[in-house]
Amino acid sequence: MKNPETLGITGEDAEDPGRECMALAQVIDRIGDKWTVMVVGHLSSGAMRFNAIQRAIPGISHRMLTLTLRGLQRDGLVDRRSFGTVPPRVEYRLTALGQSLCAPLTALAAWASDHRRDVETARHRYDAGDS
Amino acid sequence: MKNPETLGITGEDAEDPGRECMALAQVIDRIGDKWTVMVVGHLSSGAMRFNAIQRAIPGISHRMLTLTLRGLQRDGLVDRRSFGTVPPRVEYRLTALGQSLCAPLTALAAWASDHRRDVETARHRYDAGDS
DNA sequence: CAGAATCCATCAAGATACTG
DNA sequence: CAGTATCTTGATGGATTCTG
Repeated sequence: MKNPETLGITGEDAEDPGRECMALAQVIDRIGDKWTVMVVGHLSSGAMRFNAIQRAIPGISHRMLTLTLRGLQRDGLVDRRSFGTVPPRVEYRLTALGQSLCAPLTALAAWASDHRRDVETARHRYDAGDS
Repeated sequence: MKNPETLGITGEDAEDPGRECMALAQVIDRIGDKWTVMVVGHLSSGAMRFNAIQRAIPGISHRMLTLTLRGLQRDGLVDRRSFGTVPPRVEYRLTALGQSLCAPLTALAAWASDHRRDVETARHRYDAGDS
């Protein structure tokens, strides 16, 4: 007798709430880190070169950008296009699959900006020791 | 001249794509781990006791469940209700804020199940060395 | 049952330097 | 410019033990 507002996360019968959770957990494990979502976010407005991305994302190290892009590329979310020039020129862009991920991510970003305050105040109250 | 499909992640003018990305990155940093999303997912169908949650989530350690719940509680997403009985009985449930997070998470879960195959095949192709 | 505390292995990520 | 390789450290998470 779950209330209708409990969200469809539990699937059709709510007999196995873990089902959808597992699927979600899998995605989160791959795209659920700071750098990955930031890279996807920036690429959502068009193709970018390696150093352009790095400049756009404050604090990301050379190495982490490489690894993040590699992971996204592996999962088919990002397409790497290398022009055979010298000095090298490599562009990264979202694939169709990558673009399709932007919609849910945008929803999450919207939630973030809508509730940022709520979370902050909750945290302050918690930290204030108000059990 | 971004194409309209590039998603609103960039905000109104696309002048600062990093803006929304930062917000998203912040949320991801807090809820973007396996255990957190699984706990939220399970609590979305109602209140649960500590051990019930642990049983529901295969592989989570006692310790990690504690930490995860503590974090969610701190952020105001989960409400901890302790009955003063002995042996102790503690129930966790989503707050209104926590419930509001379920919608975007569900969207992500939907994307996950829709594109799980695509990601897997992309990965196999990548691992096959097909540059 | 719920949870705090300690210990410990592992891994992720930064810094740095080198290559094509 | 784009990418690789190596090193080192600090955080993370698991196992275990103890308490109210």
